[in-house]
Amino acid sequence: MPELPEVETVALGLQLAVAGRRILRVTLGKTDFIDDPVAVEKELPGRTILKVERYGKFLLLRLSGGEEVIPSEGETALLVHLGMTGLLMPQRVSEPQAKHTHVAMLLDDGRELRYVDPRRFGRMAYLAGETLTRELERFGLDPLEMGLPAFEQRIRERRARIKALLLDQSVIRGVGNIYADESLWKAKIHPAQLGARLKHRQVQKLYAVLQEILRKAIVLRGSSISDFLDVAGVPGEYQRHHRVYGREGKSCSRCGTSIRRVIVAGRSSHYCPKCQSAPRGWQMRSGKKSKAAGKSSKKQRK
DNA sequence: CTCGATCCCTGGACGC
DNA sequence: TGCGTCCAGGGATCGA
Repeated sequence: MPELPEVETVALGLQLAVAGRRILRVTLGKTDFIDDPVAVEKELPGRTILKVERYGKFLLLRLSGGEEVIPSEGETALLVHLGMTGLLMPQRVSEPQAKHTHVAMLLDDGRELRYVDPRRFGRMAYLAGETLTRELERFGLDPLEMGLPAFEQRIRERRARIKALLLDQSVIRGVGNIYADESLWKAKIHPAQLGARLKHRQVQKLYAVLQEILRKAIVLRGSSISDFLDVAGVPGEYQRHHRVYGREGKSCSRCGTSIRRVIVAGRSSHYCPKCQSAPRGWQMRSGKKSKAAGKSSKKQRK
């Protein structure tokens, strides 16, 4: 699942592989994940990919002006979110297209930049000028660029659970389920703790381990659980270092206690019940939920 | 404001 | 082997 480290890996790879290349033609498959498919098809050809950046969990392909120079269009970019199963990779045109290839951008060196996404949980949009600026303003700060004071302020100014805050892209941009769980385990904070209730020391610790974990994951080119591959088709290696994510029932590497998985803020959350003590009232709530409520609600769904 | 529920989508796991 | 069913999960959206 592409989160900050995975997207950073792809952005770096694309920067090396396709920056400076001109897009000659765009071929679309299924388009329900594209904001405005016609704009993507018509606006991209003729533009050069100037730079590839990561913006939260988005890839930002900065583009040059088109053939007809429109002074008012301002900065232009292709925004790509990989969703759960999105892959973006340059391949030779002669290479057969993978199943679920929905966008193929023919480049001026004979390769194609292909977007493959079986589940189409991703998003793609061609944006220019004010529209682009407004889109980027919706997101919070980058966890690797923000300082501790900004982090602490954002964690405290809302009353949500820390897990929800870490996942909320308007609070911090780029953190997803894997790195939220891993960071909370390392900082010994229960995912259901209210952000505003954390002690200064805990926030400080969380800030430090979040950066540490994200940086290490970037070095290892991200986590590949089932689908993620970099631009060369190589999986990441950080999944080997996961301490809680996907380790339900296995033992905590710090204390040996069995790792648990519960739903917090609507997301499955992995944690060590001994190292990460639950806030008051949480035990009862989660107990009730996982039994009666969980079953009946599932049955009603058709 | 925060929460849960629902939907989007497909492949893989599982039960029979 | 081949069905059917459940589930994963980021994000948008809606109602409580």
